[in-house]
Amino acid sequence: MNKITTFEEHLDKYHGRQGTESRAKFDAGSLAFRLGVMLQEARKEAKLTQDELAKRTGTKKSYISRIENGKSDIQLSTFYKLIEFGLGKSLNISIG
Amino acid sequence: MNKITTFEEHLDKYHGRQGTESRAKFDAGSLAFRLGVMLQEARKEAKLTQDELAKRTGTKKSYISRIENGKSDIQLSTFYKLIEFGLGKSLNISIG
DNA sequence: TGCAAAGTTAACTAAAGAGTGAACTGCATT
DNA sequence: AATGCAGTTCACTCTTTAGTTAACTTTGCA
Repeated sequence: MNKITTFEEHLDKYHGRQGTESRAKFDAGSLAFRLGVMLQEARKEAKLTQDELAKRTGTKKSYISRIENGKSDIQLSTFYKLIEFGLGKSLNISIG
Repeated sequence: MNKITTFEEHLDKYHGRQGTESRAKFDAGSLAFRLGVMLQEARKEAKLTQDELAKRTGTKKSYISRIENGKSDIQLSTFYKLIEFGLGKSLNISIG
């Protein structure tokens, strides 16, 4: 179904980039937004509501909504918790 | 030189894991530590000192040290800034 | 050995995330 | 129309990161 799950694909989708030449200029707000979209896609793929994901990770649906809409920067541990504990998926991070 | 750069490799290196069966039990402290090691490896590969990385990203070497040693959880934007702006490398995040 | 560079730790402040409850919107379905 | 479900937004508190200074330790080398 051609689902978008990687950082690079999001860069292309939301900024129309090609290649890597101008990566450095993206700001934190844009970063939070892209990660939020990634989370939302993964949640929908897991067929969970925001409320279900919230309950699984010990938080509230209002907070999940905020993250998915990129309303705030988030801790790495928070993102990790939502993906791994909440969705049962794995968060892959690497430096290239 | 067999450098470790991915999350999964760190899980194996520091926790002796094989496969993915027990990923969920790792806590935030452990996560911060592993990310810190990844950052340090990437920084050394870029042949930069903590002080140089700090200056490039508008912070202090004391803060870089704290992150590399996993002393605190960090924002995704902070990690991104250090990797992309500071080291000129790319931070890859995906959900598997 | 002694010096300088590199790295660590503690203490502090300001800013922001994490967590929460409540009210609100939009959308189906009956 | 009315009910219920999913999601959003606001307001608020509490906790923590980000940023900084200064002092200390470790490392590498002349």
